Amino acid sequence: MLSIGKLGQAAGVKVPTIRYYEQIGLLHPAGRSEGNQRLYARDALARLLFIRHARDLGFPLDAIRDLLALQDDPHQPCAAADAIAQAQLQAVNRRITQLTALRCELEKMVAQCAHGSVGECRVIEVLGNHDLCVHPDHDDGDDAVTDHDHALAPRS
Amino acid sequence: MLSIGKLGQAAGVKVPTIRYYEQIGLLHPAGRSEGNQRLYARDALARLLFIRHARDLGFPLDAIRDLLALQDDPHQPCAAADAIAQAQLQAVNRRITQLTALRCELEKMVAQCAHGSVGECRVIEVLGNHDLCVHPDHDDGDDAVTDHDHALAPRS
DNA sequence: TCTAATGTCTCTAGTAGCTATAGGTTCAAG
DNA sequence: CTTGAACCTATAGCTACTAGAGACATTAGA
Repeated sequence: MLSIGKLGQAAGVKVPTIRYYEQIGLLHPAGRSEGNQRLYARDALARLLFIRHARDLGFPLDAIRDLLALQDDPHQPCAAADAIAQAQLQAVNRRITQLTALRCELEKMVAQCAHGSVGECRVIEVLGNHDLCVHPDHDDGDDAVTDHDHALAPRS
Repeated sequence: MLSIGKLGQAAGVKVPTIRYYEQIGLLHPAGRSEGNQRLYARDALARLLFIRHARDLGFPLDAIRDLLALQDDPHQPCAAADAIAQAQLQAVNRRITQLTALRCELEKMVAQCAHGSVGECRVIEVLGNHDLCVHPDHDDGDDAVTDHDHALAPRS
């Protein structure tokens, strides 16, 4: 039996995150010690490692929830799991495509900066005038699938 | 003078987003009509387009705040703007590197799926057993710079 | 055995960048 | 003059956690 701290160490997951996973139903509620502290068996570690690995691969928690349900019932056909993984792969591919375009524009911007004053700065200028940048045709289509990225994401 | 709706249309930004930008101080508070509705002049449109373009390039709002301050004072040296753009470029590059690694792993996973039952599914198996995947050495170093991505992000 | 340090408990609020909703007011067209 | 759209404020929600407060449990050392 592991304490929550040991479990977290073993899986490389922070303690509050484990409690969070329990709260949203990804982990089964743990048994408790006499003093009301959580105690975990080996299968909880396996489940947590599964979640952690899936998170490392970028799967959203909802997808992980589905994958765990599949894992719990090994007689179901594999197609659902395959579909989830493929969707994730496509999301990653879309994201890479987007980011590559961004990189291209950013590189141009930075390269043209003459390091003078802001008044003649190419960076500021390009940002202010959309026409100055070589932007591929900008479709506002809504093919959003798994795009809750923020910091590096153009709005869908 | 533009209403908030017209401004949004002109800039390709939703109305609540404009109010949000005002709230967090990215846009100056707009003048009001007799009936207390916001009215915008041309310079507000320019500012909003600037923000929108920077967002499209993935700049976080804090960085945009700094860029706007620089734009407001054209006599400052350009170095600060250049630094912000370069930081963004590096963040994008890091992200692409990460995602490319993820893509590789996901592709392998999907390719190995034999479309049988979950019990023998390679996808589920690989997720459950970290050793089965060809993961490059996993350093827990903290080089987080702009990583508030969620859906597709491995935790830093 | 006592004590101090660490670990754990619950609960709440905060992060980014919006989006959605509710309940009310104003504006412009017919 | 009426209707419907656009607008107002304020609040809550989204992802996936993280941080903090204040109280209780456990454990290692003296």
